[in-house]
Amino acid sequence: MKLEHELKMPNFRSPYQRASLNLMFTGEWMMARVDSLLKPYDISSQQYNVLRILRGQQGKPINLFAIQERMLNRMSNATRLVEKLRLKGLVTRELCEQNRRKVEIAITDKGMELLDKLDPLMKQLEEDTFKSLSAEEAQHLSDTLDRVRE
Amino acid sequence: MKLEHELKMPNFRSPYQRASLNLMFTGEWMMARVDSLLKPYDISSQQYNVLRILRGQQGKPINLFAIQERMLNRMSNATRLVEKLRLKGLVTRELCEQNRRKVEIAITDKGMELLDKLDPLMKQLEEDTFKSLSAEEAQHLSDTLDRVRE
DNA sequence: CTGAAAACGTTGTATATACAATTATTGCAA
DNA sequence: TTGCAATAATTGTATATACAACGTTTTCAG
Repeated sequence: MKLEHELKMPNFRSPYQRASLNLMFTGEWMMARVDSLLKPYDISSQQYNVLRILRGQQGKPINLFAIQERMLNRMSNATRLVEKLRLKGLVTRELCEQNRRKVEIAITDKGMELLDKLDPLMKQLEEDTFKSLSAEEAQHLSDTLDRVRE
Repeated sequence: MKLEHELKMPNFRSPYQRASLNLMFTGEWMMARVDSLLKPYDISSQQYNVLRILRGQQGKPINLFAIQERMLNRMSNATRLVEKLRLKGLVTRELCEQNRRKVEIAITDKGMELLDKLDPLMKQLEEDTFKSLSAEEAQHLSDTLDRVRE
């Protein structure tokens, strides 16, 4: 739906203002879709994202700083996010013996099972979301967003 | 910068996954830029957005429900957001006599002055953000985002 | 009329976020 | 070797967000 209609704004100051508002609005919209898919499984999109990062490590643990670097929202608090996942039994935390400043986080079997269960749902959501775009158009959208962030 | 590099993910499952993460990431990124521009003026991007909505009314007051409909993030709480703006003297609140369920909100002179001061900064930010896109490309990006949201 | 439903806003609560301050550990220059 | 800077994580706090529950006021069917 056109942003003009969505926000009930008859017109924008410039195509740049329109793009700027559209980026923020559509980002929130996407995040809300993901959150609502995850809701029945009791994790937020940020928590899901951290699990995905840990799975990407194929078993190698990773410290909190590195998790933060890979998060969609850098400002959120990796310590507290991971602690919540630990309480749910989805990750483990261990002090790194080589460098005792670090804490190593790894995904548990239970965490892996949850991700495996969520994979097809997330894939479906992505396909639904971009159903009106071809793979090339989706790729081009990403390339444009990459250019926007320099 | 390429999302692969930004999130340190060597590859994505599909162009749709890439686009989905990119949308959420770039939306957050844009919001953070706006927030950091507004920070010295002590308002959040949501609060700014509400002021912009009120200015768009050219003096006509508008009720809380209509504000909520026009917000970038519908889930945030219009009552409390507006109350914060009122405490700063940027908006007024008045019970609607015709329909006492409604509360009419309007921007004050002080609110207008703030927006006037912020206008050139926001315009500059938008131009900086999209400096690598032509007006046509920015327009096309918006059109694509509109299509994604159906 | 009258009572149920709808419209509009407020409040409560748990959780998340932004950001600064603090602690602990390590590396390294003088 | 010592002590300062850098690295890594934790904690504190104020504010924001998501969502549900509640309270008024209005509307409208019967």
